[in-house]
Amino acid sequence: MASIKDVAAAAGVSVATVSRVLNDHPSVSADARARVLAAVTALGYRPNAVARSLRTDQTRTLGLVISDVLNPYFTELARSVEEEARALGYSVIIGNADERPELQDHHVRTLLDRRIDGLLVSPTDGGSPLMLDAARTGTPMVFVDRWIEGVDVPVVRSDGRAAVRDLVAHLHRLGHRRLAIIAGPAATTTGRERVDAFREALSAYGIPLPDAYRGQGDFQAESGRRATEGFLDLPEPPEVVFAADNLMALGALDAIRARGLRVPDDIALAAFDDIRWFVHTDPPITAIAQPTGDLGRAAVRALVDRIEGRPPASVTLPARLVVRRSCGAPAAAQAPAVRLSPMQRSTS
Amino acid sequence: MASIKDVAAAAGVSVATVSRVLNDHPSVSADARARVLAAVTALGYRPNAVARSLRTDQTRTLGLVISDVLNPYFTELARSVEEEARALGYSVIIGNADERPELQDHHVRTLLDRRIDGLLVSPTDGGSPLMLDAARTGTPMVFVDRWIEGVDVPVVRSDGRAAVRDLVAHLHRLGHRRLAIIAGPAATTTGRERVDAFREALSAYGIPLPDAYRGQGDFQAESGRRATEGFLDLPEPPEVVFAADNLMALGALDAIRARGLRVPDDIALAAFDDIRWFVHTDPPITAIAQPTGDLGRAAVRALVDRIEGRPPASVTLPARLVVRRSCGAPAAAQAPAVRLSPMQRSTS
DNA sequence: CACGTCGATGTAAACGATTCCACGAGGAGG
DNA sequence: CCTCCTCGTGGAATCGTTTACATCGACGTG
Repeated sequence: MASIKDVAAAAGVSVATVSRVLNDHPSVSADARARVLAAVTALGYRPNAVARSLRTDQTRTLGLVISDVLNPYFTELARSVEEEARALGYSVIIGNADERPELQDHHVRTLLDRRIDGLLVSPTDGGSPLMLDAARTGTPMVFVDRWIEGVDVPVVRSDGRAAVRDLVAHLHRLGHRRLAIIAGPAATTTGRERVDAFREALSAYGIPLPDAYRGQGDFQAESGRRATEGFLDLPEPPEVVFAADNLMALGALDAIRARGLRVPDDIALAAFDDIRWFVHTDPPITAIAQPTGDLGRAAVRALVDRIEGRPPASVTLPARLVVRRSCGAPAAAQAPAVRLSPMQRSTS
Repeated sequence: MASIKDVAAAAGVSVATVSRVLNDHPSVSADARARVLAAVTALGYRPNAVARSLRTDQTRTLGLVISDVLNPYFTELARSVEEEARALGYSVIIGNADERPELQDHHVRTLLDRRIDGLLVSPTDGGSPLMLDAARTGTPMVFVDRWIEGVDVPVVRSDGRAAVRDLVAHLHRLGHRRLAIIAGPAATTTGRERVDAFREALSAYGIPLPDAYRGQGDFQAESGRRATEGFLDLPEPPEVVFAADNLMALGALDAIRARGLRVPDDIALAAFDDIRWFVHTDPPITAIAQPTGDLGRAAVRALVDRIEGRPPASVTLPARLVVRRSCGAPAAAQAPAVRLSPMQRSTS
C-alpha cells in the first residue's frame, strides 16, 4: 500500500508538503498542491489512520459499550449514536456486553487500548474497578440510559417516572389492583428505578407491591419467562405484569402462551421500552416509549463537548406512555392517552 | 498514560526487555520478567494498540459492514461474528450501511484507512469501484449473506431454495393460487435469488408470477407497506404475500392492518428470515429461518483463515421453513413441517 | 540599497511499540 | 586454558504520519 513517501516521490516534493496538502494547511503553492493531488489519485493513496493517530494522539473514534445488541432498544440507540458521531466527524466502535460484566470489562479494556477519544457506556453493573478508574483518570466518558452513582460523569437518560405514573393510572382505571413487576438487575440504575417508580405510583392508590409481585429478571427474555411463571404459580396471581424491558416482556408472553392463557383477558401485560413489533403482537402491547434517537444524539454531543474541551451537560428526557390493548379495554375507549399510529416511527 | 519507556525505567531494564516480557519471548530471565511485571501493575500500564499496529502492520481487527443494524437478522449476525472473532483473538468494528450504497462505501473506506486485517461484507449493491478494488488489491475479504458476482471472494450464505419450495408447497396445499412476493433490491443477490426461487417453485405447480404480483421493495419496512398497498389495490389482489425479509413483512402487516383486513382470513403472509417476535405476532408468522449464528461464525472462520494464510472456503448452509398460522390452517394440522418451539433460541 | 517579512519548502524529531543486531558473561568441550 | 555457543540484554532502526524549526528567495518599505 502506497505511503506518503511514495506520494512525495511521485509529486517531486517532500513528505512535509504532502502532509500539508492533505491537511489543507494554507502555505502550499497551487502548483505543488496540484502535483500532490495528482500523485494521490494516481497511486490511490489513502493516509494510514494508525500512523496518524499515533502521531496526533487522537483517533477520532468513540467507543460505545451497550448492554445487549439483541435488544432493539440498544440497537436503535447504537444507530443514532453512530449517525450523530459521523455527522461530527467521529467513528464509533460498538462493544456488546451481553449483560455480562466481565464482557463489558473486556470491551472497555480493548477500547481503551485502542486509544479511543471517548467512551459512551450503558453500564451492566455497578461499575468495575476498571471503569471507575478510567473515569477517574480522565478518559472522556458519558453514561447513557444507565449510569453509575458517585462517579463524576455526565448522564444522558430518560426519566420514566411520569410515564410509569400514567401507566399505573391507566391500569387502575381499568380496574386492576394486583400489579406485578419484573425488575431488571439491582446493579443497574434502570433495574432499580423502574421498580421504585412503579412502587411509588402504586402507593398513590394505596396499593402495595408485595415481594411475591416483584420478580427478579436480568433484562433478558428467559428471565422474563421464569419470573412470569413464578407469578402464575402464585395462589393469587397478579392481574397485570409490567416488564422492565421489552425482552423480558417477550419472555413473559412466552410463559403466558405456554399456559394457554390470554392477554389481556386472563392477565394483562405492559412493558418498558417500546418497539415496532409491539404494534403487531397479539395483542398489541402497551409500553413506555423512550426518545431513543434523541438520547443517542444528546449523548454523543455531550461526549464530543467533553473531548473538545467544552463543558458537557447531563440530559434527562421524558419517556411517555403508549396505550395499546394488552392491559384490557379497547384503545379507542382511552380518552386522553397519547397513542402511536401504527406507522409512526421513532424520529431518527 | 504510561508508555513502555516508563515501565522500562521503573523496572530498570531497556524497552526491548519490556517488550519481550509482554510478548512472552522465551529469552528473558525470571528476575527481569518479575521486575517488569511488577512495574506494569504498579503503573497500570497497558500497551498502546495504535503503536503496536503501526509497527507490526496488523490490527487484529475485522471490519463488518452490514446492510441494516435495525434488522434483527443482521443484528444477530453481528453478534455471532463478534463472538467468534473474540474467540479467535480479533475485535470487530461494525459499519452500518442502512441499505445505502454511499454509506456502505463510507464505512469500507474508513475501515480500510484503519488498516483492519480483514473485511466481512454483506453488500447493499452490486459493488462499488472501491469495494471491487479492495477485493482485487488483496484485502482479505469474505462476503456473508449477500455477495457480488464475478469477484473472487469466498461467500458464506444460506440457500433458501429448498425452503422456498417447501413454503410454496405449504401454500398450495392450503389452496392458495394467487401468490405475490415483495422482492428486495435487484442489485442484491438475495433480492434476486428469493424471487427466482419463488418463481421456480411456483412453476412446479404451473402457477405464474405476473409482474403485478412482484412488488419492488428495498428490505425496509416502508417499502413493504407500499408494495402491499399496491397488491391490495389490484382488481384481483393476491391471496398470499411473501416478503423477502422480516422488515418488509412488518410493513406489509402495517398495510394490511390499516385496511382493516385480517391475516390469514383475508390475506396470508409469510416472510424470509425468522425472528423471535414472529411467534407472538397476530397471527404468528410463517417464515423461512436462516442458521444466522452459524453463518456468522463460518464467515469469521473463513476470513481468519484467509488472513492467516490458510485457504478460505465458501460455505452454504440450508435455510428451513417454519410453519405458523399466518398462511391459514392451524399449525397443529401441519403434519411434517419443522417447527420452532416458542422458546427456542438460536444457538449462541 | 539594505533589511525585515512572509510564503513555500525541506529536514528531522517525535509518537510507542517491535525486532534485528551486537555484545558480554558464563558454561561446556576440546 | 582457549574457543565457541548460548543466553540475556541493550542500542537503534523502523513503521507512516505530523509539525517545529531552518532555509531560501522574493518582495515591500524606509
